[in-house]
Order: sequence, then structure tokens, then C-alpha cells
Amino acid sequence: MREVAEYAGVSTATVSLVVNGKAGDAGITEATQQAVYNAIEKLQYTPNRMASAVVTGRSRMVGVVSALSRELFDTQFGSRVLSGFVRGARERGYHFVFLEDITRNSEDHVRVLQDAREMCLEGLILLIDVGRDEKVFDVGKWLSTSIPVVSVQFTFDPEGAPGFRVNHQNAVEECIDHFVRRGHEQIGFGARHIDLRSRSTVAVIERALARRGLSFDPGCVFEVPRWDRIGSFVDAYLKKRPSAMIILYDGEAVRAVTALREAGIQVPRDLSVIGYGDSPLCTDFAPALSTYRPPLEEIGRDAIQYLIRCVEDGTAPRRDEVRDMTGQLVLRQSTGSAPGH
Amino acid sequence: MREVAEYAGVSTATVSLVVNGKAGDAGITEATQQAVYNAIEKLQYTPNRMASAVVTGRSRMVGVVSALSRELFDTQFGSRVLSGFVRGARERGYHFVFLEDITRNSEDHVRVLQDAREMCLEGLILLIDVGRDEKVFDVGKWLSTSIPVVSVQFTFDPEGAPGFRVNHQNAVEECIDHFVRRGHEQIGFGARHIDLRSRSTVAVIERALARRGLSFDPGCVFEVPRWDRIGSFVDAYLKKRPSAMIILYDGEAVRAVTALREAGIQVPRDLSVIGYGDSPLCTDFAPALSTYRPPLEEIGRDAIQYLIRCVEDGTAPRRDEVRDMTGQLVLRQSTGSAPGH
DNA sequence: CTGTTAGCGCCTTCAC
DNA sequence: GTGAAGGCGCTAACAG
Repeated sequence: MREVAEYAGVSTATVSLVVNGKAGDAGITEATQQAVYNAIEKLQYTPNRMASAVVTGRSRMVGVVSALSRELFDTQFGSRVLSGFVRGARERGYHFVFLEDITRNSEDHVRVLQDAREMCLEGLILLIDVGRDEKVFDVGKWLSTSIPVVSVQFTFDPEGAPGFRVNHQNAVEECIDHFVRRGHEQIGFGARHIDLRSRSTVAVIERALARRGLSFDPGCVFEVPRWDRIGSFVDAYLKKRPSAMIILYDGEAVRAVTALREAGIQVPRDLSVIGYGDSPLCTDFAPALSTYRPPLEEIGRDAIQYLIRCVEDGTAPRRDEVRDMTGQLVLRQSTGSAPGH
Repeated sequence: MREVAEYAGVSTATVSLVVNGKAGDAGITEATQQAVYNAIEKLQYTPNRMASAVVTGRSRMVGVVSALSRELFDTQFGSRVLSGFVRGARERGYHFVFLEDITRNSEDHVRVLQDAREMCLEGLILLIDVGRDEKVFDVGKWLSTSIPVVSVQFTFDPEGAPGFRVNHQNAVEECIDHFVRRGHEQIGFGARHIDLRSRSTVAVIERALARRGLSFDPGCVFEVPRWDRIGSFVDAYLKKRPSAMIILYDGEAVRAVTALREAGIQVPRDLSVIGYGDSPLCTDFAPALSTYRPPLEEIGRDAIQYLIRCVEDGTAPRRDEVRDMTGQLVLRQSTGSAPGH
């Protein structure tokens, strides 16, 4: 920097102002600015972020903290969100680093904060993927007293934590809308486990149906287990035989369709199925699986940019606000009209 | 730090030595060290990496540069490698950041170098996933003149760039071994596109077969296109009817098995299939897909730790060396004995 | 064995 | 409008 200043015939202070785009405020001549830019060009000068971080306390870096990194990398969900982070950060000239996995043991969160301070991170993205783990929320709250934190939840849970997440309402509405238009009246729901999360989804389905004057049969909530126990699903299905189903997630949808086919149920002739996730397997499978595509890249991008904006404006991210992002229903071969419609 | 020094009754230099684990070399009393640790504890002191990076030039951060980030995040391959990076870096107290995608336009590589210098990155991981792009190799070579670079290639290409990659030789041997033991003699190969990469795989298969006194029928190289053109694959298969196939990747294997079933070929009764990737869909599909599981986490972890070791030892990473990592054949339901064996 | 000193590269008042 | 000076938090020689 000193060399640049000398080459341009100005002082290092001037160079600093120009490099940081504060030349205008400081009222520096156009000519002087040009001279500085020329010098930078000639000398191949690259400013040192570390040095400026030392004095300003600003590193232009944020951290990503996850609640369960195995899922983060094993499902395509996590990696798509990551992809959004990369884009979002890049667009604003920021970078991000991974910190500890909060849930490995009970002291990880202090490590996170320590790392964040060591590296002068300006904010944290908290990736919530295990649903309703009270501990994760508490850690988030605790972290957010020392550093800006924005939460991202990328699994499907209508009653999950506030923060950036998919618009579950919309997802359900889109599916029901499509089914009803095609004449389906008895609509089922399937998931790997029937837990609190599934139950809230069922509640949303129920309300969507009610708004259309249809009712939901509680018997149409199906557990779609692994292959070794898939028989229980088939049996349960055959008792009710709904003509349409929403299944969480695509993998479960594939297993359900396959198992049902062996029992003589044809998709989409006898049953229409919409999965969730839009994973690559949707198009490898036959019939190609209709699915709801969650806006994961968008969530990642918007979340990190919101965080950055808060950091730059000096405002604390709102911890209580729900940011629902709308995805898209992707219709393929596994959906059709209700039998006899 | 000054406060810590005062509290402990020593100088900042002593604190620095203790914090950086150089207390031993400098011969600092146990008692003094304890005093420093106590002070650190009491004052909740966190060292500032940025500041030390300024003076040492060492940031304990490396960068990850990819050749095609879309693939990085769309396939489970990329995200598993990333997971390895996270672990590998963490184990050594390092962090990593994402830089530009080299291939977006022709000037991205200078941006990469600029970012690396701005952030005092100590090394670069070059993710090669598009196979044999001369440009990527050149960029890698160019980068490595200014900064340590180690390459990671995570697609399947026996003749790809040197660096960390899966042991293709082993992958093929394992499959062939298994097939031969089960009495298969005519073994085929399938892939989405029959290009240079596939051809080198075929060559490896050919040699493995030759070593066992078997020959490879060039007519048994099959293109497994998307659904709209899958008929061509089925036709080609029916002409040769090999009893076993290696298919790149799992998605293609699923399409192949499904299409063939519609043509009356049963897996594994008439045909044994081994895919590649061990993606989640292997166990969602029926029959559950046998596959070769590439050691992606291991590759990521080893690659970044090799890079870090080079950085710390001050040695340049070898650009020409092949680091083949061995994966594992995962046998499930899509493989069986040769018909009549 | 430990403290003193002199920077690392940069930013930011303040006079001029 | 611009430069000089001081300091950010830390490390590395060297002196004692």
C-alpha cells in the first residue's frame, strides 16, 4: 500500500480512502483517484483483508453453524442451501466458513462463539435441520446475544422454528389444489415417520381440504418405512385406498409407489402421488415423480444476504419472524385424474 | 492480550508464546503458563486470528475452488467431498472458504488468486469434476505457481487429472471379481454418454477381464440415455444380452433396470447390475441397487490435510502424483449368479 | 527464562 | 483535498 501511495504520489491515507470507496465522501479529486487506480493496476496491489479486519473489526466473513451436519451433506437439501450461501455471499463480496456442528456435544456452542470471535466473523447462519430440538433454539438464542444470527430451516415442518424456511402452506395448497382440480376427493399423506412434524403437515392438509368443503380421513396418514417393513404400509393403504397422496420425501414416494405396484396398484392410474424435494431420482424413476421443489438455493441466498444487510446496517436480525419462501409444484408422470373422473 | 498479560503479571510476548504452544521451546515455567491460562480463563480472552495473520502471513484458512459448482451441489458427490473438507480442516484447526467457480468466464482464475491473497489463504483445493477440461488443468498449473494447490477429482475417469481421486482400478476389479465369481462371463458397461471417460473405463474393464482369461465384447458398451430415448438402450441390450453390467452412475443404473424390466428382463435373475455412487436412491429403489461406494469423505479429508501438511512443512504439493483412494463394493439386491450357474 | 522493542498492513482522526 | 501520526492486536528479534 505504501508503494502504491508512492507510485501515485499520494499518501497511504488517500489510497485507503480510494480503495474503500470513500473517496467521494472525503472529496478526493477524480484525477487523484485515477492515479491511485493506475498505481494499483501497475503494482498488482491486493489489499489485505486481515489487516483491515484488525483495525475495523470487520472481516466480511460470516459463519455457518449446523445442527446436524451429517444431514447437511447427505441429503441434497443441505447442499442446495449451501449453494445459495455461496452465491449470496459472493454477490455481496463476503465469504463464509463452516464452524462446529452444534449438536455433537453440549459445549460446542461456546466453541462456535470462540471461533467466531477469533476469526472476526460478523454473523452466523444457524442451519436447523433436525426439526424441533429445543436445545438448538436455545443455543440460537444464546448465540444471538453476542452476534447476529439468522436461522434457516430446510426440512418440512409447518410449526418449526421461525427464520427462513419453505412456505409449507403454499406447498400443501398447491398439491391439494392440483388434486382437487383433477377430481380427487380422498387424499392421503405419507412419511417415513409419523411424528410431530408429520402431524403438523397433516393439520395443514386438513385445513386446506376443509376450505374446499372436503374432509380428511385420519386413517389416511401412512407411515412409509424401509423395505423390510414396507408391508405394513401396503396393508394400511389397501384398507383406505385414497386416490391421491402427498409423500415426504421423494425417496419415500419412490418406495411407496414401488411397493404399491407390487400389490397391483398402478400410478397414476389408481393413485396420484406428489413427493417433496425434487431430487434427481424423480426423473430416474418410472413413472417420473411429480414433486414439490423447495426453493433451497433461494432460501440460502436470501438468508445470507439478510444477515449481511443486518450486519452492515447495524440492526439485529429478527429472531421471531417467519420468512416463508415459495417453491414450485413440478408435475411429471405420477399424477393424473381421479379414477372415473 | 495486554490485559491478560497484566492480569497474569507477565508481558504480552509471554502470553503470545503460551497461546501459540511455543511455551515449551521458549522454556517458559509451568507456573507462568498456568498463570497465563488462568488469566485467559478469567478474562474470557480470545486471540484474534486476523491480527496474527497480519504479522505471520498465516491465516489457517484455505480456499476451495471448483471447476463447475453446479455439479458440486447437485450431486451427492460434491457434498460428501465437502463434508470431508470440513472434518479434515477442523481436525487441524483450519477453516476453508469457497472462492469463484473457475469456469464461469475466462478471467475467474485471476479473481481466485486475488481473493486468496486478500484473505491470506494458505492453499487451494481445486475441485475437478468436469473430467478432462484442458483449461482447468492449465488454470491449476498457473495457480500452483503462486500458491499451494491440490486437486481433487471426484467423477469417474481412470485417465483423469492427477491428484486425489477414487481408485478406479480397484473399483473395476472389485466388480469384475464379484461377477466372475458368480459365473458371469459376458459383462457389459453402461453410462449416460459414451465419451472419452467411458472409453477409459471400458479399457480398464477389458484389462481386468483379460487377466482372468475373459474377453470383452465391444458391442457391450451401452449408452443409457434419458427416458425419452431409453428405447435405444433396450434395443442395444437385447441384441447382446450380457448377464452382468457395470453402470455409471446409480441414476443410470436405475433407469436401465427399470427399462429392461418393461422389456421382460428381470434383475437379478437375468441380469446383475452394479451402479456407482451409493446414492440414497439405491435403497429406495427395488431391487435395492448394488453399487460401488466411492470414498468421498475420505478423499476430501485426506486432500485438505495433505494440503495443510504441505503448507506447514513449506513443501509444494506434488502436482503430478496420483492419489488413488479405495472405496467399497456394496452388495444389495441387484446382483446374483449368472443364469444357469 | 522473560521483557523490551520494532514492526506487520491498514484505517482514522486531525491539522494543514 | 491531502498527509502525518497514532494505534488496531499480535509476533519475532534480541537483550538481559
